[in-house]
Amino acid sequence: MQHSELGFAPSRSIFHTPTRYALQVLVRLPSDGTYRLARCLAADLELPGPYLAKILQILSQCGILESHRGPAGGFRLHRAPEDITLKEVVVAMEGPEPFGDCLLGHHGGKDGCHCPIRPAWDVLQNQLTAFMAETTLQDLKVSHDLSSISDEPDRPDAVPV
Amino acid sequence: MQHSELGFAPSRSIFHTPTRYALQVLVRLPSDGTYRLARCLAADLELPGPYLAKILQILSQCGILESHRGPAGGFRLHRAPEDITLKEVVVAMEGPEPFGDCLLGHHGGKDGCHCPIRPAWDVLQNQLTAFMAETTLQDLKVSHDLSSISDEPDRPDAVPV
DNA sequence: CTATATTCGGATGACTTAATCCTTTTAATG
DNA sequence: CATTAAAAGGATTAAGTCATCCGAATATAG
Repeated sequence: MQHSELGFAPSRSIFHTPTRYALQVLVRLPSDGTYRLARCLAADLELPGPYLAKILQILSQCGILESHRGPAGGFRLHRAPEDITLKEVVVAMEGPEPFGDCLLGHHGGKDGCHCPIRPAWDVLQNQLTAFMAETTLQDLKVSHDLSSISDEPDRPDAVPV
Repeated sequence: MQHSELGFAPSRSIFHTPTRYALQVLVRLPSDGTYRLARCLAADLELPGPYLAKILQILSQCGILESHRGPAGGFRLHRAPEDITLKEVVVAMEGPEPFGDCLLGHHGGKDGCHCPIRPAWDVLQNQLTAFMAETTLQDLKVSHDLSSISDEPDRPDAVPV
């Protein structure tokens, strides 16, 4: 099975970049109640700093994270990891229809689309959604015993001479 | 479940635009052996003409379509609709890993990624792939008795006055 | 109350994907 | 053989997503 390029790079995930970043952070965020700096989170996971900051803001507005300004501020989980589902995170980042309403891109809502792939796609979509709804951050953490990100308060970017 | 915007519009499908356009055309292309003009295909489905032309070229190079130049030329299916699978089309347009190798975007191939969602995602991914591999263009046509695109040779864009 | 450290929010820039335009090549027809 | 009609292919533009920058707001500490 050959494939021909049209101009876009191979997609790394069915989710958009902000969603992937969000999940990467949430899965490794410790649940000990301490606030973590956006800057340090980004550094530890090697993600673009200012961009991740914006994503953390969104997660705060959606009630998934809790933010605190000023010195000793930062971000932490707003609820226990077992109370935050994968689905909730994805919906927060991608919107209410994370997989689009139609595989072929037809619009017109649930009813308006007469596309032939629709019935089969709905089945698969429901399986995806169900999986995401029953999987929590805690599940993800435990399943592979993820190491939480480091505890160091801050490294002042060690400017040499 | 609230969701916050970050700058991108709600995705209409998990596939890229060219893939959706390709499927839309293929599903409605008649299998009577006649060549159809890129221009007319685009007009009938209300898709951007020159862009669709490029996509048709790719499908030709992959052996899904057959093209013929000059007058009375155009595009037609290279094989019977029951011999062209959904998977083949998607792979042709999206590359060998249509869903990305990892939900969180980790790279490192099948083994290098220790992401906690991996096992469950692999299961779902296999279901998606299996569905696409066993679904042919013919299945899609029959399931909803799609009307093939019109037979008119060409309309010269009827410039009034 | 001042200084400092952080999130917040808007404006801007860079890069990727979508789409167009124009020239060349190929084939059919008179 | 000239004309015409179509796909093929490259260069260019437009739109969308990703990412950065900077000023404002807010909270802590001295």
